[in-house]
Amino acid sequence: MALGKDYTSQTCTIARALEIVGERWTLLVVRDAFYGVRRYNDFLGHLGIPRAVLAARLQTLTEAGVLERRRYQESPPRDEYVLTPRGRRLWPALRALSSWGESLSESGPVFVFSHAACGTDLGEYGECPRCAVPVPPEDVEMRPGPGRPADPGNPVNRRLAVPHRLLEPLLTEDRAEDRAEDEGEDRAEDRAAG
Amino acid sequence: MALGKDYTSQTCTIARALEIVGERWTLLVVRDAFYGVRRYNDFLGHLGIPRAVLAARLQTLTEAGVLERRRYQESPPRDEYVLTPRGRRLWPALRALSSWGESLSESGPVFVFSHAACGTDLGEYGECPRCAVPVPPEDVEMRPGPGRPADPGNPVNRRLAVPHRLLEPLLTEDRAEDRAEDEGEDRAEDRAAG
DNA sequence: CACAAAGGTTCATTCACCGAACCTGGTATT
DNA sequence: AATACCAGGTTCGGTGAATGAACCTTTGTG
Repeated sequence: MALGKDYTSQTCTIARALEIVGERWTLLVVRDAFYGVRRYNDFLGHLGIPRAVLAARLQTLTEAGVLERRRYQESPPRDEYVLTPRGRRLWPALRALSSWGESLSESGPVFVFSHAACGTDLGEYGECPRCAVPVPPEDVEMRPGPGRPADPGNPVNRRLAVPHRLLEPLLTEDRAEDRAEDEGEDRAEDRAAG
Repeated sequence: MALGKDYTSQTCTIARALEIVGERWTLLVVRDAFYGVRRYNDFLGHLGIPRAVLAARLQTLTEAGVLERRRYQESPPRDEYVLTPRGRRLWPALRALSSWGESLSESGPVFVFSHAACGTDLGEYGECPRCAVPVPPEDVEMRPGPGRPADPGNPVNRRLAVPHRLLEPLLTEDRAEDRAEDEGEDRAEDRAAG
């Protein structure tokens, strides 16, 4: 942790974890990565983080083996940041923090997460209550919840509002609008059918 | 979060959680509270945190309803800080972070947590693998693990090395030494008998 | 009365965060 | 050929939090 001094006097594994993900913004960057955000400008637009801080966090997380920098087009050369297996193992921690944050407010969850295989909403620990198994992030479906603000605020939020799997890359802007309509209708039918 | 600006642009529940527990040192203070640390000087001695920062964190956590300030003697007036129900609900998040930190190192866990009712070591999510139930912190027993440093370093660490339940107040210094010997023998017998 | 212990507060310094401006390499437009 | 544009950064001055040392207050003890 580059904030002042590090936690060297701490031997505990929580301190070791916080050395990597304990800095300001870092866990929000990782959260966005789970949500499917991969590109510098999308992180920037969604988080409202200073550019220099974002660059520093992405580098730190990459060096720590949480994110991997990957070329997705050659000309012009462009890289994206995706979660490594080590990074994906942070999902339970994020899920637990999210549950706790949810318990603080009355407006309900901003996003709802469900087990893609059976459609059941996840429990507090990221487990599927029906299947009684911990659900890996690849099998988690996210969709907007009741606590979602009326105004998406920024384009990335609008793209996130399209139901999708965790880790699945965010749709491009135009496709997102298409799918937002489609999925809205699908959902309405699902509800009617159930 | 008082570090610079807050995460107001973030509507997500993770951001809401981090507004409270996302500052430097805060989660380590909460962790210590789970371990049984309650007093200013014990936090100070265990964390190596600057006094002013500790005072600020304790106040913030108290105002946020995570800790409760409680008078434990009248003359001289002395207060201790204990986790509220809201604070205790942070256990899954800490457990998940701890598991992740553990997965980063080869030396093994610094502390091992087990389900007091059956003695089984907790799973990654803080659940009991044998009983297949999430274990509330009151029912978690902690003891030193293989990753524990040879030198306790400070008196509080020595007291933490005595196996005990989470949330159970730390023993006073002299009693800790007594129990450390007792428990050491008990453990040796347990091992031999098992 | 001197001294210690618990639980702080005050203070100067350092350092990370902030936001705005600027830079770089490549593509698209006129 | 010149210009604009885009993604993805770096640079920079100003601000505010973290740091560690010193100091303070209240009470109890030798």
